Amino acid sequence: MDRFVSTFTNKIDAKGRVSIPAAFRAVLERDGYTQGGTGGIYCYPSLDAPALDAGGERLAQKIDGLLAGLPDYSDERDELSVALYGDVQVIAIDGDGRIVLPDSLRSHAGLQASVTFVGLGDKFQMWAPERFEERRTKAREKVQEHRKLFGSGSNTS
Amino acid sequence: MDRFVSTFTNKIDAKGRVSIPAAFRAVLERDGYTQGGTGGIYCYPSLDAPALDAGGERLAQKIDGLLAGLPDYSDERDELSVALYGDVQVIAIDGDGRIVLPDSLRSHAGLQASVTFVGLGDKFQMWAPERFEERRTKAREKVQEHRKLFGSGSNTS
DNA sequence: TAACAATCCATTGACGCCCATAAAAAACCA
DNA sequence: TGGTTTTTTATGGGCGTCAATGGATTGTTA
Repeated sequence: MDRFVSTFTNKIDAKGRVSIPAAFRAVLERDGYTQGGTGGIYCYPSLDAPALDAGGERLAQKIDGLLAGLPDYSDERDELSVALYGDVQVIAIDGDGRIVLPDSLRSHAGLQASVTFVGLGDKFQMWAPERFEERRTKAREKVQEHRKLFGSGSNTS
Repeated sequence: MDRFVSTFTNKIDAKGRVSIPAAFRAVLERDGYTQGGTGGIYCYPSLDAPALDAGGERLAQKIDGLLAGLPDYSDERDELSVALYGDVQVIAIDGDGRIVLPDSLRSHAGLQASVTFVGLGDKFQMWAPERFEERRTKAREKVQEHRKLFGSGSNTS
């Protein structure tokens, strides 16, 4: 499996460290991340939520892909570059699979004592558990709207 | 046979484990699940009942299929991703065909001592036996009502 | 040298994995 | 058909491994 799935909640310790769920680390390594290498995970504030988006090489390449279509030095590309790359941080993973989130990112997501990791396929999000619970409630309502797509199309063909 | 059918009730042991009915495991394997592989079953709270929905690859692909049509990094995709993935847990099956349900899922379905597995074609549900019995009773009553409507007037007793 | 950051080490609890037993189902045979 | 053997399931428990977490130690920089 090479996608981020499931949700996990881990604690932030006194030094601001938090373990990345082992399942997610496995995905990152399959994606090209090498422990102890110079790289790290790409992390930035979610555009539309009080959370953080993060991922590995595949995520970075997808962002690059969006820019690739635009001509160099166009205004559009510059703007999009800033929007996409501007707030991105590369965060190293220590030998025990933990990261330390910069204050700027922590405050955007309101992270205090613990972090809920939410797998979203080719990236994952980090939420304050309480806020994620709120969002989850809203999300359920959203799914209800799309429910017909779930329930009716259950053909085995 | 490649669909989930029938109902079975199994016990939750002291370690929180519960056996998946053999008939359901057979369906999962036919669906692509490989014992000992990295995968597992996909499980999330039922939208309209105090129960859990679960299934294999086919169910997962259905979810992915909904997202495939949306452009990357659009707001719409992000929202729907959270809605669809947010509650989903991937649960591993051990060598003996058992799973361990996380507390969050157990509490949603009110699972305590045992679990009733209900086949629903391309997915199955997990119920607390008492609650499922309630629902089944209500279903019977509904059928009775319909009968009255149909056969009104022909009361022979 | 104080403050901070990065690395290393230790504990504990959860989870995966293995085996044993018992009950049920299926297959087999008289 | 009835009874017996064999296989499959469900369930309980033991044990080793690994992940998560906390703390200590070393290194770095102002």
